[in-house]
Amino acid sequence: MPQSRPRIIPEATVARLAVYLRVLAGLADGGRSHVSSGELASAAGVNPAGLRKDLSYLGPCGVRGVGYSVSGLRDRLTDALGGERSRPCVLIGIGRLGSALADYAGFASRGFEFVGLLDTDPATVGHRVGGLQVRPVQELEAVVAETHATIGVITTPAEVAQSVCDRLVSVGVRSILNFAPVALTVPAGVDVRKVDLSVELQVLAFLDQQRDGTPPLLAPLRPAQGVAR
Amino acid sequence: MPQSRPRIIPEATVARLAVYLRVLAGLADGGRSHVSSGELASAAGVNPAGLRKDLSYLGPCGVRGVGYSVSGLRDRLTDALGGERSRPCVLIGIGRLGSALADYAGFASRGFEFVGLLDTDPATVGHRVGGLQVRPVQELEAVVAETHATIGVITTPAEVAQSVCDRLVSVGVRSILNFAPVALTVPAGVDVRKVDLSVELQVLAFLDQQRDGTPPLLAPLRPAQGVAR
DNA sequence: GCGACTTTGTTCAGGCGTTCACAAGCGGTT
DNA sequence: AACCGCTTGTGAACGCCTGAACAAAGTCGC
Repeated sequence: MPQSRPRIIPEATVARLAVYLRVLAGLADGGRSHVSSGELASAAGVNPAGLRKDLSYLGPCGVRGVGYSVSGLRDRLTDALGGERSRPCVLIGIGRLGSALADYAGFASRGFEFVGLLDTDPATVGHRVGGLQVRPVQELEAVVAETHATIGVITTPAEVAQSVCDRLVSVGVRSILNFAPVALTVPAGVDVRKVDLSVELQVLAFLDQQRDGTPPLLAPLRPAQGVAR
Repeated sequence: MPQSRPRIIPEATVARLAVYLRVLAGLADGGRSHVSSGELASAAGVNPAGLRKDLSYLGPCGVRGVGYSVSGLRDRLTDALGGERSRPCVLIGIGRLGSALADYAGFASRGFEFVGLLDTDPATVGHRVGGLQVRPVQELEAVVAETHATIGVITTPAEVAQSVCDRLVSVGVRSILNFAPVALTVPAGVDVRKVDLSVELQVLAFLDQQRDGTPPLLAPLRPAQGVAR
């Protein structure tokens, strides 16, 4: 029964596959030829059984009693995640964060290349950032058309993020990474991932407060304490 | 029955509460006094029923038939997420990303203040970034002690992230936001949140490929195709 | 003052993701 | 050639979160 891969891969698994791939790259550099699921899982910070389940979505790719071939697994993961072909990206909003992303080495090494940087501020337009010249945002459609960019990264202020998003979608960009603190509305068939930095900090603050504050709540020493009202 | 709040709030809910809080701030600036769950949910990009469930963890805070008081709900959310008190943070690794975070306005407006910037590079140490002078990473323990920082943000290269993390934990920091592409190991009682930018892009790339590639996979036209082997 | 409409708060079912535990399979050894 | 230990792959249970339907409750209009 040669059913190739009828299963669908959960998005949470996909995210972890990317992590495994990075760990494998490190192991390959270290000259390792084989890894066990336990070692790989510990390096990636996940449960070994979960890791095996994640990998099983790609079909059997290990050898029982031995483990996984580092190079073999790396190739298979690379393939599953979209191959090695370079993915052209456009970045809109060249502020501090945008500039940092524009020449973040971690992207280029994984096949993501910025082919267009756009901003509204005349003081920013024309500057070189990460080997690329910033162009006025009016040229967004032209840049996407001439570079065939497939991914758009939005690091604009929140107020203009939706309009930038709409323009990206209108010229065929179907993958958007949004750093602006707003919920973008997109038609079906377009994927948006949101990274919200202050939310991350706020969750940490909550957990911190909970650590200090919930012991009294979970195990109230004095029920009749001054919890007025 | 004056049971205060026996329930525990799921982490996913906490993250959304932070989003609601930001939306409410915008509504308050716009002069709105009341909102319905539907409107708030649409602005936050979530389901109305889910929003009401999220808010119900804080106890009843709306008025049936009317909606939620913007200022009242904002105060209650602010309180639930840790109050308005300023949270001192230290940032280790003042590269491009670190610099961008150091003077990201979105943090300060939510009560997160960087009180220490640290780096190893002598060329970076001493520079002013976001109104603060970068200090050598050797002084990490001293900086945490004198500023009483409770949150550590790591934007170093992956290789040194774990050692920086260990040092933060050793001086009492129990909340860590990690941008380095490694899984940090911490003792129980310490919370780590990880932001992995290239994973986000890789997930987008996968979804993009899946959109184009899976139709043949999900609905195989020819089961007996050349799936040799 | 009463009724009807609106909106919240809650309860219920469904799906998804994670975890544990076991059987299958391969290499090395005797 | 057969056995033993090790590791993968998978099946099932558990728990969490999400999405929808219903009841309570308050307000506005008459």
